[in-house]
Amino acid sequence: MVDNPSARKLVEVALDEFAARGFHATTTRDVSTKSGLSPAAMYVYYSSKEELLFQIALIGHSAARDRLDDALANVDPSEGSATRLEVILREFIFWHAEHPTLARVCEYELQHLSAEHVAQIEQIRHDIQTTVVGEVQRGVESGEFDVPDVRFATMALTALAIDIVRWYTPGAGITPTELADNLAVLGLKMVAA
Amino acid sequence: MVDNPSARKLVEVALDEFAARGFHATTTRDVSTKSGLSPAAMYVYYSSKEELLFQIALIGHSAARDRLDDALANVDPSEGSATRLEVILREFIFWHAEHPTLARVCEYELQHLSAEHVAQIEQIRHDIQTTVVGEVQRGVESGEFDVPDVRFATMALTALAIDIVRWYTPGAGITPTELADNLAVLGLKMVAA
DNA sequence: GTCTATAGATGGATAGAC
DNA sequence: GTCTATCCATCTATAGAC
Repeated sequence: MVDNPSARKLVEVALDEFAARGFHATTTRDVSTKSGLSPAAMYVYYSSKEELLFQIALIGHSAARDRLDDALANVDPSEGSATRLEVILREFIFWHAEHPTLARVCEYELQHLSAEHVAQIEQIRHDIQTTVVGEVQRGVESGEFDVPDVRFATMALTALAIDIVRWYTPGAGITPTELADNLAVLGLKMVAA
Repeated sequence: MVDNPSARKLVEVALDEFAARGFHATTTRDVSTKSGLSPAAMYVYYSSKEELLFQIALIGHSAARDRLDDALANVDPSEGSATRLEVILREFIFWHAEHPTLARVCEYELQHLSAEHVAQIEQIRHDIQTTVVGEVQRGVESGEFDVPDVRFATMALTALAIDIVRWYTPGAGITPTELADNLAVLGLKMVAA
């Protein structure tokens, strides 16, 4: 992910701070100090605070996209849409619950990126959405699903996962796996024929 | 809501700014200037920026709670749980879509409140949650609904509404009414027996 | 109740030594 | 590559005149 130890530590600390306090409420001094470095050291690895946020957003979105793609690649293509969508939902929900700070920054702090950086992140988000939309569409065509609008249903499905990051922490009395299993079932009922 | 014209204008401007940029990225100078006042005038009506946020959170949460209660009071108690829950869901979703800036601040900016103010807001949120949980519970008891866990299902239902504020603006190609109607249907399918 | 002026503190980023 | 020192802008909040 990030090979240099200092650069990596800075990202890890910034991730925790951004998730806990928000981008604007986090100071570069705090990130550097909590990383065991001087306030100036951050600028050796990242040109600005915004660049640090961008790297985090890039790491998070790439990881989420790759996990979805990998999960789908490991499902027998002859499986029905319900199975394939369940795999996607579980993976998507699980990712948000397993990496709550990273997911939180990815879902809530993008407004603080520059226009150029936002565009790059939006491209990855578009890819992810296309993947989910494709599976819902397939299920509608096969008759397994019944929804009035595929994109609208996809929005509702992803909302189930995304809203997790507003409140979930690993010590919330339910494991990421349980959360993913139970929520995926509800999501499937939502689109079922 | 707020009777004094200047106090009201300050709240309105602050609401827009907090929703667009976040609490910490919004400056009191900006709020005052955009309200047609000097930077100092804000402190005549609000003791701090945090107090301004608290008043907004109070207005929003009280309004949401009252709308839910009113809507339920106008439903024939002999109606089935599906109808009653549909009314709640539509109202809750509609409120988030109709007041996207207010809802956004209420859902995403509470972390910037003082511990004391958070506690007051959490009380109202608790009341709202109790209302929704109650209707889901009734539907489970009557056999109209079938969910493994009432609180978990309630979390999923409210997530559908809350995640709207992350992306929705009135010019997004769908009206609040349409959004509420279509999303409430999906929510009902999620808990249906 | 609104203003101008400013205190007092903090934060992003840079300069230059080692 | 990391440091100390610091510039300079910005921000919350207050003082005191009108």
